[in-house]
Amino acid sequence: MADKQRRKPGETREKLMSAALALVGKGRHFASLGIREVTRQAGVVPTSFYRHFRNMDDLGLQLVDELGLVLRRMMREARANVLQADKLIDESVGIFISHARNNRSFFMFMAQGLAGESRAVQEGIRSEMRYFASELANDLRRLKVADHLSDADLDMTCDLVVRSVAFSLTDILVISPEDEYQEEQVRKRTARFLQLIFVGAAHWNSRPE
Amino acid sequence: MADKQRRKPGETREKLMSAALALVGKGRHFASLGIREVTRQAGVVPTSFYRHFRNMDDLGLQLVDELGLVLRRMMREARANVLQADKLIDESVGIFISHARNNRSFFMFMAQGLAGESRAVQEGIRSEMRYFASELANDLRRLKVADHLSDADLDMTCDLVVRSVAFSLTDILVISPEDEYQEEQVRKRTARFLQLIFVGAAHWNSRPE
DNA sequence: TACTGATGTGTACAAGTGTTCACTAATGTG
DNA sequence: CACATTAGTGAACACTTGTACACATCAGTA
Repeated sequence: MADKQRRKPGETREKLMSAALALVGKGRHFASLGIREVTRQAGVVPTSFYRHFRNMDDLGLQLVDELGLVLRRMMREARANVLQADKLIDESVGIFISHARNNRSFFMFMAQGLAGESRAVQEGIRSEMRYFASELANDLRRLKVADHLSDADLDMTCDLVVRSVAFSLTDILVISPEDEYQEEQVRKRTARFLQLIFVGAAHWNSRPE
Repeated sequence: MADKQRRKPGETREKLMSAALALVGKGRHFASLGIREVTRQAGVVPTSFYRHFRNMDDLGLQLVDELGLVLRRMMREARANVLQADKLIDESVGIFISHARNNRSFFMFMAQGLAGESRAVQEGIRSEMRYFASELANDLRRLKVADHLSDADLDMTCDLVVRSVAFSLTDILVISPEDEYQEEQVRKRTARFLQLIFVGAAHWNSRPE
């Protein structure tokens, strides 16, 4: 009666990861999810879980990898759309927020994982953020903005930028996805944060340590 | 045999809250704690839980209140010790980090709660942060630094400062409490973030929106 | 074709879960 | 002192949980 075989290789694996993500998207915290709960949501028998993951932490780690792909896609889109340097901040923040809206569960998972239960997941997400910050620094170097900054200072600036944007996640994710007014407020505030940071960076030489 | 009566009123209540906090301090996530687990850690029978809390979310909310007290104590200490404005940042960051060390579990709970499961806890912590930021703005007004900033811009600056410091929590809490070198690194980095922000604020008028 | 490995299913079990209930003892109030 | 309130206890409930085992089915390969 019911197909006992997979349609495609890794199909169940994806179903399980999507199921966990869906539960997170519904407001649950990843740390509170159980194997049975996830398999139930995925429409799969509990035993199947072990065919793909050793435990929930393992699943979390693989979610981090997928999160990395999402972030890279976002970065690529930003690079393609942000052409003139003067609109850099507004455009980038806009892209970030639209991605956060379209991949709500992923970004919720990211926000949770930063202070999550699994040390490995935590480190994975922090590593993604570091990578993101260093890529941002490279882009800024290429664009020749902030040429007066030393490499270390530029890295620090980008680190702060990425952190500020990441913190905005907690703003976006508490407002309902349809509340466009609130979303616009967050967008504006985040952009002003970044402007403030870049103004600081522009005058940073005046306070060289 | 065993005392069936409380020694002091609210003793068990405190034991339960401390127990939850202790588990969080051991690396567990608050969202994954169960009633039985907490009562076990507190050395109390499960039924006792309901004498003081309706559920775990309720306990979380009351922890937020206590967290508020911790933060206020920290603020008071900062106000007492930060006298000359030129050492403001370094001293404040130092006080923050020493408090984070001495109340590790509390700050872990805070970091977790920002993206936690309970909407109420989340909102409670965000509210504490807002309060903290507005108090900081008042202090800066009193100190007459940043007189050129409008009220709104000063509020924004302080908001960003508080966020940046809060994000540093995720740095502090992953390093082991004894690792003084790493702690020093975080201290320095956080201080430089704030310096960068204040340099930005100092020149903010040059980009009035 | 026969074998092997990967992926799926159903059953089972011991342990842990939240919550209710009836009971007991100390405390504060009239 | 009598009495209502509060805060503690233990036993019991109906579920849920993680995990193990035996088995079934397909894909690929020799």
